[in-house]
Amino acid sequence: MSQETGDEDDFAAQANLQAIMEKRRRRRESHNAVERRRRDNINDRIQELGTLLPESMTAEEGGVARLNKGTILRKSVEQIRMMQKDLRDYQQRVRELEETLNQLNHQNSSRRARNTTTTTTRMQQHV
Amino acid sequence: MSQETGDEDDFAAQANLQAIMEKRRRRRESHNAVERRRRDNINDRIQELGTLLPESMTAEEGGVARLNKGTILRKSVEQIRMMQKDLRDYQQRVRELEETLNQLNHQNSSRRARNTTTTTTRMQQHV
DNA sequence: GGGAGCACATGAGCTA
DNA sequence: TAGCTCATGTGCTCCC
Repeated sequence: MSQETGDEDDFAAQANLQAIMEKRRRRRESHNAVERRRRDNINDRIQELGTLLPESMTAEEGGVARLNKGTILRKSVEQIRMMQKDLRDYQQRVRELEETLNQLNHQNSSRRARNTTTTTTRMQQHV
Repeated sequence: MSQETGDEDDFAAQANLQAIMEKRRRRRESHNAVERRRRDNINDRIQELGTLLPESMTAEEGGVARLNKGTILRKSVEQIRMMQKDLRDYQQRVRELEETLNQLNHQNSSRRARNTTTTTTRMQQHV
């Protein structure tokens, strides 16, 4: 083997290696960027959840509430559970009131025009 | 300087290095464990939020809903906003119904005993 | 000095 | 193969 051939091989191998490394670097950086966008999205959502928390939850006794990711998520779970219960209670209360109203209207229907709506409330149920 | 002194210094330096490395390794592993616990906690909360989503949100048209962290958090924000609106609507509806009932009771109060409660509903407001 | 929270880069795994 | 999500380890920064 001549020395020249060896050098050529070396050059070729070197160039090949450089190309591979370049490609790898490109892919790595692209991957990093995508991953960062994903992280930012998740963090933004968590932060948004934090802004949706009621005062009663964000206010900690003594001073400023420490709103790290864990507590934001924990309180959000708690809040959703409470709101679900509140919605059920309201729904029940509305049912009772409508029932009473219907009975009253029925009693008065003999000689008096209906003066209130008797429609049954049907609201969204985002529970 | 004697050779013995040099060796002793080497040994001492070596031992010192080992101790430092050991300490560093310990701290690193401890930190890793703590960090893993923190991550697990956050992930568990997100997963819990996922289970609290209503069917209408988890069911995607066409097939299985892809519930990755981002979508869980996005839908949770959406859900909380909807529930807050629903709660306001219910509150308003209850107010209206109670108002109507009070008026009716007043009209009939001349010769008829009150047959319904006139108490005003005051429910929790976890918004 | 040590614990807690966070952002980051990176490799592994899944799906079109 | 390319793109996306995820878990992990690690360094940095506060705060005790």
